[in-house]
Amino acid sequence: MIALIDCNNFYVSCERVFDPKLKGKPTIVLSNNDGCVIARSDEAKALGIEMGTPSFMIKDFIRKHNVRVYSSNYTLYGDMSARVMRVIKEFIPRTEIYSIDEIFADVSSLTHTNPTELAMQIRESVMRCTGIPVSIGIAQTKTLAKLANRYAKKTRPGDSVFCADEEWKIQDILAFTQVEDIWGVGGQYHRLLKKNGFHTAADFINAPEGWVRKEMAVVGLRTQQELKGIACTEWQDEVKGKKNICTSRGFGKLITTKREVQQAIGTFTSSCAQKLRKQNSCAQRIHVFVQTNIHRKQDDQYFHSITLDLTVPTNSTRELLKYAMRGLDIIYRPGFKYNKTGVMVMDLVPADQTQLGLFESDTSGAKEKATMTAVDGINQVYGNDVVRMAKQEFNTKWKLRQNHLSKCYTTRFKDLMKVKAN
DNA sequence: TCTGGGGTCCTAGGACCC
DNA sequence: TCTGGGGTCCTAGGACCC
Repeated sequence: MIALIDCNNFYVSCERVFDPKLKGKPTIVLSNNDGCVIARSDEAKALGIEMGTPSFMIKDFIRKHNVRVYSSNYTLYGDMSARVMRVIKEFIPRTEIYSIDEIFADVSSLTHTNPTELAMQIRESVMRCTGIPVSIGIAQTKTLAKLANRYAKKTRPGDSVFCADEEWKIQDILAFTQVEDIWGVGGQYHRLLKKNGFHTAADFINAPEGWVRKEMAVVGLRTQQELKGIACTEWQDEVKGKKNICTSRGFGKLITTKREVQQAIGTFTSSCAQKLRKQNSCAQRIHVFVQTNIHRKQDDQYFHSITLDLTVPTNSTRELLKYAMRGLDIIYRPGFKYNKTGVMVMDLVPADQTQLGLFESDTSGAKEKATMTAVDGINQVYGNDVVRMAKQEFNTKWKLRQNHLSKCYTTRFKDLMKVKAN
C-alpha cells in the first residue's frame, strides 16, 4: 500500500505558523511579482477566490473581505517543507518526495502497523513538530492514493485520513471523483472524456482500453491501469538529478534596453550555473529566450528563443555566460518592451564524466573549477550575490515586486522570532 | 504506368504535474 | 500599472543510414 501525504494549503499554512492571528481568516499567497493567487486558505476558497486569479483583478474584493495577502516566500516554504519531510521519514523509511508539499510513502513494508493508525500518528506528529496540517490517502497505487487523499480532504475534514483497503471504499472514491480531478487528467483530456460520456473515475475505468490508448496515449492508459489497482509508475528510491534546469522571471516592469535584458540574462545564467554545480552536473546545451508581455494587446509582440550547443559540457558561470550572451545577441531585437526572459541549461551530464575538448588543457579546467568553488563558497557564507561576474552587474530595475513578503523566520538569524517572557 | 524497406536518432511541441 | 516558475514524459515526423 502507498500513502500520499500532502500539506493542506501549504504556503498559507507556513505563513500561519508564524502569525497565528491568521487562523480562521481568509488568506492568500501570490506568485512572483505578486501576480496570481497560488495558495488559498479554506476561508479564501469559501469566498470563491480561484486558483491562478491575477491579484489586480480582485483588488477590491480583497479589501472588501479583508483577505490577508502574502508574497511568496520560497526560502521559508522550502525550509518548512524539509522539516515536514524529515518528520514523516522518521515513521516510514521508504519515501519519495514528489513536490514541495507532497510525499509518497511505502507503507506495505510496515505490516505490523494498521495503516490508518499510522497515518493518524504521522498527522499528529507533523502538526506538533512543524505546525503544518497534512492530509493522508492510502491505496494500492500512487494514482489511487492521490484520489484517496483528495477524498479524505473533502469528506473527512476532521482527521483528513482515508485508507482504501477494501473494495467498497475504492468504489466509493472512484464514484466520488470527477474525471478532471484524476491525477494525470488535465484540461484536454477532461474535455475529451466528458465529450465521450465519461464523467467520474468509475466511468473512466470502464472505457475500452483500445480507445484510451488511441486517444490518450500510453500515459492515459497507465492512469487507467493505476485506477484499476495495477501499479504502472516506478518507485524512485533515490532522488534523481534534474535533466534540465531553468531560471526565468517576469520583470516587475517593462524593459526597453538591451543592457537591462543582458543583466537579467546574466543573473539567470549565473543562477543556472550555481544549480548545476550544486547537483554536480554539466550542461551540454543552453537555451535562452526573451518575450514581451502577451497580455498587453496594445503593444507589438515578440518572442524568440535559441538553443546553443556547448563545445564542452560545463558548469562554469563564465563559460555559460559567454554562450548566453552570444545567444541573446542573435535573438534580441530593439524596439520592443520586454517583460520576461529565461535561461535553461539542458542535456545535463554528471560533472565527473565530461570529456575534455580537443583544445582544452586539463589545467585550465581545474583552474576554472577552483574559481567557481571559491565563488560558491563565498556566496554561501555571505549571501547569494556578493561575488558576481561582470555581466550580472547590480541592478534593481527588473527585480521582482514583492509587496507583502513575510520574513525568513527559519533561515535567517535576524528574522528569528523573539519571545518575551514576563 | 512504374522509383524499397527498415531502422535509429533528434527535435519540436503537446500534455501533464505542483 | 498589474496575469508564476520549474519541471517530466511521450509522440510524430524529419534526417539520415544501409
